[in-house]
Amino acid sequence: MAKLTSRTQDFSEWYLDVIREADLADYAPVRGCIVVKPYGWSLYENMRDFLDRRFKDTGHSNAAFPMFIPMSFLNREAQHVKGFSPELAVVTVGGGEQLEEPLAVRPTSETIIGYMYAQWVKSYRDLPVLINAWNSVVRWEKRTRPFLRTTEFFWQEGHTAHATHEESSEEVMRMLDVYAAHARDECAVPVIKGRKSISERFAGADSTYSIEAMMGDKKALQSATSHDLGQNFARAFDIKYLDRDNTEKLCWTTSWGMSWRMLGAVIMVHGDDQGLRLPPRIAPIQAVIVPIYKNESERTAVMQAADSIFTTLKSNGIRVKLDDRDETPGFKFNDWELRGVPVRVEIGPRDVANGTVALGRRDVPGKAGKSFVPQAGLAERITTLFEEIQSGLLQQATNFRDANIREVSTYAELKEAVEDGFALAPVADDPAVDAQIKEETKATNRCFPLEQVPGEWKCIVTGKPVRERALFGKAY
RNA sequence: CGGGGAAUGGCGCAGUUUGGCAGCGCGCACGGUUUGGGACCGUGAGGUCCCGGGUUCAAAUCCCGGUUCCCCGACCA
Repeated sequence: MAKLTSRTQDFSEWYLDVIREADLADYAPVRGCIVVKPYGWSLYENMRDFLDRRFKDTGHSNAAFPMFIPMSFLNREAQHVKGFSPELAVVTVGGGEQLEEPLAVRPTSETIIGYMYAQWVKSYRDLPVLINAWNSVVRWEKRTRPFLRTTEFFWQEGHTAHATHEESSEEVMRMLDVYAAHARDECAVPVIKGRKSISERFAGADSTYSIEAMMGDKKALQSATSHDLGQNFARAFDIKYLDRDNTEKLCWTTSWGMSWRMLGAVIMVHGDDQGLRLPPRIAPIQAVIVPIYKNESERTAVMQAADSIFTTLKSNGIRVKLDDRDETPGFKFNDWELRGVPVRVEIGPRDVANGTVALGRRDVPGKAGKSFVPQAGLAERITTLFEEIQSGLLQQATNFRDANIREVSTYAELKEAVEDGFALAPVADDPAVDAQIKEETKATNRCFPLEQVPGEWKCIVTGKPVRERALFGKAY
C-alpha cells in the first residue's frame, strides 16, 4: 500500500507524490503557482533563517523594495530587458484605469534597486551598500514544477554596490561561498562552485557564478547564483560616487540569489522510496515520539513516560513532537518516515519497565536503523545522532555525486557520460559549443568548476587548446 | 509555445467504445474490538463527473470552445 511511486519507476512522479503526501505544498488555482503548506513552509523558514544568519554575519542588512517596476526601468539595460521580457507579467490597469506607464511585476529587482542606489550613493563614504531582500518574484515560465520552477517563487536577492571592482568581485565570491556552505552544512547538499559559461550567464551580468548539485536522478540543479554586474547597472542607473580624489566614479554592483528551489534540491537529493529524508538541522520536526500501548492502564503509564521524555527533549532545544493520534504504531512509523523526520523515539510498556526507548533513525530505513537505549541521557544521545545523520546524509549524497561524474576527453565519451550522470569535459567557453552540445545530447554546460586541475586539453568540439574543463549534465 | 497523455468524493481509479439510477479501493465521521512496522467489524457522511456552450426525451459518455495537470521538446532560479 505504497503511497509513493518508486524513484526508479518515475522520478518525476515520485517527486510530486512526496510533495503531496508529505504535506509540503498543494497546487494553487493559478497557473504554475503553488500553495506552500505549514509543514513545507516551516522547512523553508528553517532554511531561510540559516541563510539569513549567514547574510547578517557577512555584514548585510535586509530591506524591502516594491514588487512593481516601471517598464522603462527594465528597458534601461539592454541585455537585461532582452533576457527578461519574454517572461514578464505586466500590470496595465490600476484602480479601474489604464496606467500611463505599464508596471512589470518584478522578475528580479536589479533595476528598481539600482534606481534607489543612485539616489543613496553620493560619496565613497556611502559605500559599500550591502542589502538583501526576502521577497517573491514572478517569471512567466512555460513549464512549471513545484518548487523547481513556479510562476511566482520565493527567494532572496542580495544587491550590493562597491567602489572598486576588486571589492565587488570579492563580494561575488564571498556570497557564492555563503551559498555553498549553507547547502553543505545545513541542507547536506554537496555543491560544485563554478563560473557560468558565456551563454548561461545572467542577463546583464559580466559574469555569473553558481552552485550546482546533482539530484537523485543524476540531473543537475542550479541551486544559487552570484553575479558580477560590473558597471552595467551603475551605468544604466547612474550609480556614481565622489571619490577621495574629488572625481566622480561609477560603482561596481553585484547581485546574488537563492530560491525555494533549494527545498526541491533537499527533496531530490535525500529522498528515498519511503519519502522525505530531512537533514536534522533544517527538519521542522527533528524527533517524534510514538507511544505504544494495548490498554488503558498501559496507556497511562506509557503516556506519562512519553510526556516526560517530550519535556526533556524540548528543554534541550530539540524540535520534538509527541504523536498521540489514535492510530496504530505501524501507521505512525510510516507516516513520519514519509515526512522525513530524522529520529523516532518509540516507547512502549516494555520500555517503561526497563527505562529504555527504541530509537529509530530515518537515514537507515526499517528495523536496521532501530536500537534500544536507556532513557537516561537520551537528549544527549539524540543530539549526537543528529550530527551523525546530518553528516551521513551529506556523505551519501557526495558519494553518489562523485560516483556519477566522469572525466572525458572526447565528444563521444561526453555523449555517453551525460546519459547517466555528469561529464567533466574540456571545452572552449563559446556559445556555439554550448549550443551544439545541448542540441545533440540534451546536456547543458552547468559551469566551469572553480576548482580545476591545472592542465591543457583540446576542446572536444573545436579542438582548440583550452585550460579549463566544464561540467555537463541534463538539468532541471 | 509545439507534440503526446489526462481531468469522475480528500487520494488512486472503473464507467466513456455502443448516451439510460454515479460506482470501487483507500481515506474521513461515529461505535466497538485492536495497537512493538501501514489493524478489523459494523454504521454513516461525502459528487456542479474540470469549466462554458451545443445535440438529445435523456449527456460523465456525443459535438464545439476554453482551463488545469503530467510526459517529451524550445526558455529559465
